Amino acid sequence: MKRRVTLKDIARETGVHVSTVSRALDPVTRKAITAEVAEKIQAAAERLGYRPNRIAAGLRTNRTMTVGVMIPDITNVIFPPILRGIESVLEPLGYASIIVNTDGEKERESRLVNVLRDRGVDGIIHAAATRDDPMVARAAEDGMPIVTLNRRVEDGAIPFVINDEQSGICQMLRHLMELGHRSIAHIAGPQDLSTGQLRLAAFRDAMAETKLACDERLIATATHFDESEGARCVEQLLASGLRFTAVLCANDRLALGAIERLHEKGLNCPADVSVSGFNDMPFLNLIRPRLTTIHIEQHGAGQAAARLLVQLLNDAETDRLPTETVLPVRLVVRESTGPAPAP
Amino acid sequence: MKRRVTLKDIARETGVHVSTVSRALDPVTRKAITAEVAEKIQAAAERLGYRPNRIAAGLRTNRTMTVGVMIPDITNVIFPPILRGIESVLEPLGYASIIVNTDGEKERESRLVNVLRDRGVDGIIHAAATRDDPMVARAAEDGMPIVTLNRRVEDGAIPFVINDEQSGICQMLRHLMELGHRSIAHIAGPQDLSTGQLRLAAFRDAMAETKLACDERLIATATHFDESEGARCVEQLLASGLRFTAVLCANDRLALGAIERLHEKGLNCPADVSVSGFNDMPFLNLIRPRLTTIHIEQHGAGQAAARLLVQLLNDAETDRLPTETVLPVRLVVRESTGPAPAP
DNA sequence: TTGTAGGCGTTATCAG
DNA sequence: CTGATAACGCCTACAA
Repeated sequence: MKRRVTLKDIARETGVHVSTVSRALDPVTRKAITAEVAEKIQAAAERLGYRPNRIAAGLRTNRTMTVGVMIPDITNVIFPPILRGIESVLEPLGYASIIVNTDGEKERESRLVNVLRDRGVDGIIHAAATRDDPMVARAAEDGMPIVTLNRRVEDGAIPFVINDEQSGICQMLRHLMELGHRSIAHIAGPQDLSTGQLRLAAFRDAMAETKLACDERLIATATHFDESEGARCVEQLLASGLRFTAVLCANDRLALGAIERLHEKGLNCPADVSVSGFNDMPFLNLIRPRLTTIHIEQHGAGQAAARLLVQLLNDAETDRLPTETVLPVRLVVRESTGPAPAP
Repeated sequence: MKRRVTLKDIARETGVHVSTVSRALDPVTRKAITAEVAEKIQAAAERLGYRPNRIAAGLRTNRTMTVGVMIPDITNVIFPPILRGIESVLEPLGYASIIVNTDGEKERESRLVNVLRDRGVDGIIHAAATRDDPMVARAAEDGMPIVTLNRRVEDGAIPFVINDEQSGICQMLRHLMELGHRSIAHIAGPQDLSTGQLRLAAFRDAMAETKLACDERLIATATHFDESEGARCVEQLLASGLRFTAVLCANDRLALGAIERLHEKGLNCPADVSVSGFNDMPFLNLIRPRLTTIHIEQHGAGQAAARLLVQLLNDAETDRLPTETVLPVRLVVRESTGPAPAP
């Protein structure tokens, strides 16, 4: 293992003191150094192949230029674009990120928060927050800059970036009604996640506004945002014996699972039942029937969260910062929704 | 920002010297300490909420317990499972990983290698290696432990983990022949990537063995492993005017693109043309027609690479280590391949 | 403008 | 078994 070139090496090489070298190599302190000397030092640094040791600098300055990113599960296709969004703003600024998967397990989540703290991350982007998490709240209280993404934790004033769930649900409901649907079921997401909760609340509100009776029995609540729960919930709705011509699902995976199960039961989508999703995850255009859904800015959400965190990291006065950012959403009509069948 | 508890705080609290505290808290050096004292120290550590500062430790020991993971693009669904595989072995061992996306750009790749070196990663898992990369080779020469995954770099003795490309291509070709296909085209991957190259070579070899004439004009080479190149290549094959009843593609995305374009041209898959992929990426079972492909152990490959790297990190004698690991693959027959149509 | 010195939190090496 | 001391590489008052 070849030894790394350090400031000391350059100092020896150029005959000046380490501190001078340090200054010459830092663009902001360089101006306090004779141009000539500075150039000589830079040349030597280049020649020797000097690379600053961020670990040492981090120990000294208490800034590692590293941020932690917590997500439920990287194999969930919704997250990679978000990560690229985060990276796109953080990387140019010299930050690296440590990504951890919580698998939606609270215990794991708490443990990982500590892992990140131990590693001295400058801040955390938390895209896997449950509505209440003591460790996260504690970390925030201890002064760790934290931003949540897609989710929000209830107590505490942790800034967050979310999508306009309300508007999304509204747009979708309007779309279904324009197609003539009047009996509309909802497959709600897990209620311990803010998205699940917000979308359900939005559904109830929107239904109320339409003056359609919102039959509570036409709401099935999933325990996870996945296909099997979508299947289970639609089956539960079917079992209720109540008639419905459309199912508005709290996310795409629930919708996919629902469509599959409907198909197994001999019900065609969208001819017999229209089904809609939420998120517009990648690959949806390859899957038949192509799912009507609400598009959210995945990459943009990552960027927004990262920018917010960077502000938190730099500004001493964390007071006057947008504590909540709501990103716009957009209805994407594809093939899984169609005219309501005649009664 | 609440100040962190350090060894010094515990020392003050318990009235012993920092070095004693350090020893008492390290499971391996603890045995050299009076049980009584050790317990007192541990209790104090617990009470004060001590968390070791890995940065400081890293500076001292030259081990950051961090590894770099380089991939082309996290939004490519093939990579998340690999990352989970890596994490599954690294995390329990106390390692964290810094993931970077090269986007297949050589310049970016080189830069990122340096980013990782600057951060003092203990080693690198490189799943985005081009067949030759000077920076990677140089890092390896400088003593940075590196393992490549899915790809291999040509010169240098960098250990690698790959899939059994040869066997996969063979199995697929046999499958197609059993279905009666005799005119089989190949959409090859980029030749600057080892997978592209190995799979093309395997195709040629396998064709030679079957004693079927391997018409070079029935081989189209993609510049990228993506859908649009699959579409372009199949169109090129069509344009040649040569008859073919099956297209063996170097990966799933090329196959998906090819099927789509065939469909646009009025050719049905598999009725008119059979198409096969390679990789068995996630979601394939949701996409119609369900693609026949070669399954590779994505999660397992990540694990294998991580284990290999850990060995490199621990064993002084890096000599007697498996320099190449070849993972088994498996034919998965679904719907995109069928009997050859009558001539 | 440049050098000096001290310290960030740990761990390794000596003594005692 | 425990304490003292130095060092890892860098940054930053403060002094010159």
